[in-house]
Amino acid sequence: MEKNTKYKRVTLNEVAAEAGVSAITVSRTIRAPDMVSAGVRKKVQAAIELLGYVPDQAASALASERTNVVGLLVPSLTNAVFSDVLRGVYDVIDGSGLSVQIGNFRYSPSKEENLLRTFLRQRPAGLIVAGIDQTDAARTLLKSAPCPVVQIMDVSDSPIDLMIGFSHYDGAVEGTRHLIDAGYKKPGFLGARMDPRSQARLAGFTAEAQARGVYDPIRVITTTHPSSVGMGGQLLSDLLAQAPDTDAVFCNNDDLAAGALFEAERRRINVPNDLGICGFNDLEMSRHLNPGITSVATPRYEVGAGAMTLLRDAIADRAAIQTPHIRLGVELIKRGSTRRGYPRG
Amino acid sequence: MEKNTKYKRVTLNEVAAEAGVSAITVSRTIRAPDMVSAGVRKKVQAAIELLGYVPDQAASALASERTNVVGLLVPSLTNAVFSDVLRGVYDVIDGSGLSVQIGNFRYSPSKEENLLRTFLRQRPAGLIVAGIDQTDAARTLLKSAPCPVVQIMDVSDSPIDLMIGFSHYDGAVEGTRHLIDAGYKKPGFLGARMDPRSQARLAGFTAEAQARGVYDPIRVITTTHPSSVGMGGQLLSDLLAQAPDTDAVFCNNDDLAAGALFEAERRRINVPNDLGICGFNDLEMSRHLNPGITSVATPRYEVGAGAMTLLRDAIADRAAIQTPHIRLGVELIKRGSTRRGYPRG
DNA sequence: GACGCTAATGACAGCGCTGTCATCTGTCAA
DNA sequence: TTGACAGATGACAGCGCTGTCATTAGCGTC
Repeated sequence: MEKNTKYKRVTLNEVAAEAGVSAITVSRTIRAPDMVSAGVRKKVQAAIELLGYVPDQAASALASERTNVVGLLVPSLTNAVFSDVLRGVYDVIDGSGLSVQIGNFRYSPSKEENLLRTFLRQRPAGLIVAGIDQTDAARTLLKSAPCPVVQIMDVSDSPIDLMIGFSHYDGAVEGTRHLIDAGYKKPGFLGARMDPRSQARLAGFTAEAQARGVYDPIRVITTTHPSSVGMGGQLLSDLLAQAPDTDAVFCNNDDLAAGALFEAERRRINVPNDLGICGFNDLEMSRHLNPGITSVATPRYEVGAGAMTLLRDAIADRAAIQTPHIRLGVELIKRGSTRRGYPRG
Repeated sequence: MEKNTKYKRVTLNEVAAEAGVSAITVSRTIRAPDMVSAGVRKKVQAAIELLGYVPDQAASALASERTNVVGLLVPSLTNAVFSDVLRGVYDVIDGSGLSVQIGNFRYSPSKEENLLRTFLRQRPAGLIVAGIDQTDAARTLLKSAPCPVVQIMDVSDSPIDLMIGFSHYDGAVEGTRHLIDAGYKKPGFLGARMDPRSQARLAGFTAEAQARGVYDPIRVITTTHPSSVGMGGQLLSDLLAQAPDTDAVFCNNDDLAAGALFEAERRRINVPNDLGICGFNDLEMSRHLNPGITSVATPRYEVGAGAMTLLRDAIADRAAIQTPHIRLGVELIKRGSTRRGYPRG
């Protein structure tokens, strides 16, 4: 089990010699089996098997000027949101011959830029990037990228190339409207991380609350720390400390919402009667809590699957793409946490 | 913004011409700046900047026989467990010049094998694979891989190369022991997915319950469906339907445990007095529930960080690795869900 | 029976970089 | 002044594959 020692790679030429054909024929047998005769194909395949030939991707990429690697740039991997996106991506990519390389830029624009450069070094077949808020440098890199680029998870008027996402602003407006329509008079906002998409949700909350005359900045509690269940409890505590008469919270995401629910539970605050809670994303857990958490369901899986479909098609023929920019809808899922007058549980 | 059109790549030679030096000097300026004089370095860097030169990874890999890509094979990305591992991996890799490529084999051994082949094509600098239960073919591929290999998340007597993990069996034994020591007489087991590591946990539960004389197979409820909070509730329902006198559950993971807790809540079953619940993994959420869920904390971040450290060192010098096989401990975190006699909340 | 045609195969160059060795320059000690 | 030497730079080949031809064989047609 000697590792790291010089490893003799089996080359195309060796396979060719073994099979008694030329190297190019072996190459063709692998890439376009239809172009070689059945007899030769069989011989070559046997030789490949026998020698345990593994094609060299670097050489292939160098000679053909392309790879089958799709770069995927996301700000987080720890986040349930992006795992759903990934699931969609993987479902579509399966069997397409493409493979994904994930870059995790951890909400750092400079890291995003660096990762982008790293990806670009690798002649990617395509690129999927989260968000629409790339730095100018990153935008420039992407604009001149030698491959299709899909921006995901958000919508904008100035896409770099392809785009699929939904409006965080609209989702927040819808959730906030629901809280107000349900009779809550003093809604607050709990937000963590506050990346650009969180900011958009806050803007949506603010706009709707203002339009309905129930906006009060004292009820907006945000932190740049990451989201978590614990943080949800903390933020609710902070909010109640400075505005005890708050009767509802729109939470930036379901983790915060769950944390807020648990904190309310500990404080013996009745949800939904004394405190309404609305989350964002509609994670699996939310429907199973007591009460279930009302949440703005986002099409995360669809974004992932759609992005990969878009990319796959664009790699085949960019010009054939009919709808390069897709705006998906969000859906408010009403549950017990905002259903006033119903007993808890 | 023409995509997919022929893209003119800036080459080393063009940069060299611009800077008035030879190609190899440009190459050295990038890879080993110390070897070129300050004046030349400045000129070259300016030329790189001016032309927007991006090195070609494929050419570099072909010429140097190596890449800086580390392959990471995990069975799931949706799983909070693996996101913690990833966090550890990324923390160590940062600034090491290496980059990660993730393969998600979705608990499918055949997919794992295929991904492995895909990775191997790319001359990876190293490989991290989850689990110890590779197929024979995969094991063979890994054994002869031209790079260090780290198996993670489990321990075994026959490592392929490097290894870092913990014992799922021991963890389950500890959790089960705690339940019995806390006075529960009729403990059950809830398990979903039932991948090899889940099987090990079940084995630990079974062994300990048998040793203490409280084992009853009727209280073991498993499914091959994926784990989720909802599934936890479902499995508890199933368990109580066929063994209503069950007074505790050891759950395969914290999602199931949370689901069981919520289901108990709906059924007005008092946790911990009438039902003790112990989870596995100790996810962030568990400490914030009411009551908090007792759980076997697993060093997921440490596994990721440790694996990457091991790999980084092995890439530098495999022979210098002092402890190629690391067994980490797990820790039982006792919380309200098994603390009998304490009021709920 | 020579011609044109398609299918099958091969020869060759070169993708962009790096390993290796050669060359050149300037410095210092004898 | 000379030789030895280290530091800086360059020339060259070749990594393993694929694109682009060229070549050959096989076959039907008039």
